[in-house]
Amino acid sequence: MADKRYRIGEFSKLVGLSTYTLRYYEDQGLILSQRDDNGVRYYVEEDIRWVGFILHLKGTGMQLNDLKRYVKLRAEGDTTIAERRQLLQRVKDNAEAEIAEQQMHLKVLGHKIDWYDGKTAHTIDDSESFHDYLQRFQD
Amino acid sequence: MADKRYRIGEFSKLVGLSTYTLRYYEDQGLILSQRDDNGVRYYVEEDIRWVGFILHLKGTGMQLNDLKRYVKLRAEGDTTIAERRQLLQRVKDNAEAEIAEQQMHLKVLGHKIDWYDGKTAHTIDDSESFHDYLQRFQD
DNA sequence: AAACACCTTAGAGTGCACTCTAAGGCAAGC
DNA sequence: GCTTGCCTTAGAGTGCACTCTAAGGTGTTT
Repeated sequence: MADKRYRIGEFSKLVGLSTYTLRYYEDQGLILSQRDDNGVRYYVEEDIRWVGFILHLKGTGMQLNDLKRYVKLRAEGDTTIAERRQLLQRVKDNAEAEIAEQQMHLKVLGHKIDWYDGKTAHTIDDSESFHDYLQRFQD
Repeated sequence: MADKRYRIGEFSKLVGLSTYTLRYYEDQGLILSQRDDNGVRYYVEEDIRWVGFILHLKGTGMQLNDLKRYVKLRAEGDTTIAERRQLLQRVKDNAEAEIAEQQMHLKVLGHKIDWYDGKTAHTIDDSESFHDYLQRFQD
């Protein structure tokens, strides 16, 4: 159970990445795989967690380049922990800034939808443009 | 003042899009421009607001295709308001879902950073893996 | 014996949204 | 009269992250 081996096809379904992508990531140094006596790749439980973690990082918007750098640092051992932390912090700050921006844009989009609703329900004067309407929400 | 004309170079700086992109957007039907007697493009105040609005939509992750469709509907007049509202609502829901997902990923990233800090400060046991550590936060 | 899942290297293709070049030309300002 | 800023069409190039094909191979299963 602890040493169940997954070949690439099975693993692919497990982690939700195509076999192409798995080989590509391995090529890029993001993933390691072991090989059986015939040279066929296999993965173990720990690899599922590792890919899962990578996907969390990717999901924050971290790019392959940074991911590669992170993995390289990791391979260099404990001396690079500070640098890794810093890299992740930068990624986190970036992601948070992007989200904040998106939310700002979403706010306007929300107002536009409300404006449509107001026009449809005639609770907003016909003569009021969206631009004028928006002014109401400038803090 | 109300009818100040901006040629593409000036307008470009004003809205933060390259002249290439402005012509591209016009090509794609997202922006309109007027022409002077020599056939030279010019924009007015209202165009600044329009581009601003487009950029808000883009900023939520709305793709050019949807943007084109939106603009096309707009050109068709008031009868398409319901459809436009629906399109924007879909874009909004999408964006919100994406943000929620990103925030979920960010949470893990945050835990990882905390884990590094714990390791560095020795407030997390040397033997505790990140995976084990993460379990603490499963709700 | 054929089908299936895997292996390799190398390179081409995809989708998106630009971004830029080429190669021609016009009009205004110094 | 030359530079600068603009115009056109058409098409090539960029960056990112895959995604797939080609063309060869091995080993297991039916």
